[in-house]
Amino acid sequence: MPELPEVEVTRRRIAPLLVGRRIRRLETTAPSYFFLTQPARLKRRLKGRTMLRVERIGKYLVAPLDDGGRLVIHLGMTGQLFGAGASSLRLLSATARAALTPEAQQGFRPDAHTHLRFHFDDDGPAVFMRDVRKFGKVLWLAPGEAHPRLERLGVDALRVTGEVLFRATRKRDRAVKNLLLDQTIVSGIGNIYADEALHRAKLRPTRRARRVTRAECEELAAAIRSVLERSIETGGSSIRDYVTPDGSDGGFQEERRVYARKGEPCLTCGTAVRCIVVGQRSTHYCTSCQR
DNA sequence: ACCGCACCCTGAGCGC
DNA sequence: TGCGCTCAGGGTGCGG
Repeated sequence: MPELPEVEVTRRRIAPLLVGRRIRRLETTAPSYFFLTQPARLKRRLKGRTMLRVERIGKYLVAPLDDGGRLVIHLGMTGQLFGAGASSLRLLSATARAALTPEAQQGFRPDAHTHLRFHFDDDGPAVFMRDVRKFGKVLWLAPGEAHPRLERLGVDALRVTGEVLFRATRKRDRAVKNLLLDQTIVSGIGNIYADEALHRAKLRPTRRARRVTRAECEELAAAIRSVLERSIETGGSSIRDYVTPDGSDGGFQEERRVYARKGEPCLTCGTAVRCIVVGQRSTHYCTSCQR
């Protein structure tokens, strides 16, 4: 679901609701693989703590705590982080909403998929984390504790350079799109922005990495940075489940050029956008513009 | 090093 | 209406 822009927009909008507020109590759902730190331990570690800031590392949100520990959250495919004031209109599925009375649709009522519920000493709005598919993750790190998932991440996609891509692509036989999705090389790019960046850089997703020239690496890096920055400006892509922390939609889906536009005309040349499978992911590109 | 696959889940959309 | 199927912004771990 969320890639770098969606995680970054979430970070910016949820930070004011989290930072500096002492956590009185954390409620969770039952233990599941969603919890890399078990619920009971998580509750103990967070009770009475205050988040100092909310940072983003790749697609992870990391909040340093006032005791030196860190709370780490990954949104997975369907993760949503939002304040209690958010409208349930977009947070819940259409079927779930249909079961609600009009009054109940106004504010969000935690449901079975609401895995984290932060309550604060100030009695202000609670903060919820909801994840229907539970592909997201939450964990607590002790002061100074490292975590392999974070340690392995490559350069942040907002700061990727042609040089980084050039070095990573040499002698690699894999499709350039697969390389972009590899978080250990560049972190933050997912299926939407890989396709969008490759279209803007006029590169075919299946091109072997080592066949990408130096100049093309520069163009690709620039395309990655600009498409991500533009998406952040517009609030991210709300194509399926993503909503911002206030429950509203992002706007970047209106600016997509290829992703989920199979059969529709390329906005550059009019050729029908083609959809193939690369690395087990649906992949959209223009057979004419992208070589 | 890299590919394909199974797996972790739930829900929407579609054809029949 | 309902069933069965496919698909989905994520990532890990395995065998080959």
